[in-house]
Amino acid sequence: MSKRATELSRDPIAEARRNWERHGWTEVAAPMAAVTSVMRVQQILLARAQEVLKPFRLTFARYEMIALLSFSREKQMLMSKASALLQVHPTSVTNTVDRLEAAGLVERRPHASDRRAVLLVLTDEGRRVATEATQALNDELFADTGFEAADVALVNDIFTRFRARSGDFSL
Amino acid sequence: MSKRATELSRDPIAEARRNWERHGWTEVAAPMAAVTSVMRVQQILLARAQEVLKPFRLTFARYEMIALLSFSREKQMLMSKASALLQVHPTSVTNTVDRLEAAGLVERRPHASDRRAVLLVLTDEGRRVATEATQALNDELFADTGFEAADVALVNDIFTRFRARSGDFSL
DNA sequence: CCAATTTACTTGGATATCCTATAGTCGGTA
DNA sequence: TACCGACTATAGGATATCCAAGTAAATTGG
Repeated sequence: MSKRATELSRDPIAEARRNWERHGWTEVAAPMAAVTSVMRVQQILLARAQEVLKPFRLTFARYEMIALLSFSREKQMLMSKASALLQVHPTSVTNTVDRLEAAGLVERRPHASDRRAVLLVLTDEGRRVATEATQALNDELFADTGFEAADVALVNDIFTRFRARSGDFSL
Repeated sequence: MSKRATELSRDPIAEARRNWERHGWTEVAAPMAAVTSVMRVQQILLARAQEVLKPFRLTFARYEMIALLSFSREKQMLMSKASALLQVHPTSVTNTVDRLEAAGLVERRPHASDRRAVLLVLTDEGRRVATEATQALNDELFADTGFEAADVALVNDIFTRFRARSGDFSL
């Protein structure tokens, strides 16, 4: 997807870690490496997801939005709730919905009793694209992420505890 | 840092995973959750890093650039090499350097023998800011990431193998 | 030795994210 | 009831990232 295909001769994160240790920051060298590798792995996974979604003219942000709607019980949701569930800023939701609406995948509808609120509803086309894009992600990314099975379980466990501790949700 | 402070009553990633399982995608439910949690943990860590760097008028991207320069042996580097080491697109480096140059932290210098190339050099101010910002990140983020010590080791191990398998570097 | 290719960087355009500020609405309280 | 604070969404502005295309220079091949 990107021009960053250059394979390096050595692991730049391992080198950074050695730099930290060389400066005497031995205590924080490992956490520094962990944080940096989370950043890099996210970058790799995001690029792969975007690649899979490209034929559907979806970005990952847009996919997340229509997937959220397609899995919701009533197939509709307040923008404020979508913002909370996707954990993104309200203005980002506005932006994403603008584009999904322009693409004909989502509709904005007024809320029955609260004139401030906006209901998001998937169009038929939106529903179809959400289903197909999810299938593509399952087949082309999630079926073979590059993590070993045991590692998937560890990542889920470690990151769930981390997110809980960061205040993402109450246990 | 952001307005996403809303604590949810339930873990949205766990809910997504249940949705996947409910649809019969049991094989890919766990990897899907793992990929999604990498995205979310990166978002949390990036926000915390940006918060620490805010007093230095640095974004994380700019910090990474001046940190890279400050740890390099000759305190200077080709833009192309910085792009490869930071694993970002050359145009992103151009953008980052424009801003660092405007802030007086970095200088562009012509390469002695290759007139296409641009050498990046830290200014004295850039060197000072890099040192202080690194100290702040060590004290305020890396010293207490929110990962338990054993988890840090696991994350480093799992993600190093993942990155190697993704072609990030040769072992 | 010159043409074709590759490399290094920049420019312009798109998308996503955040923040600040604002308009309109809802609700509790004096 | 009238007001004021809180909530919902949007507009405008900043930053970061990517891609496509362009410029200039170095390298390679015939």
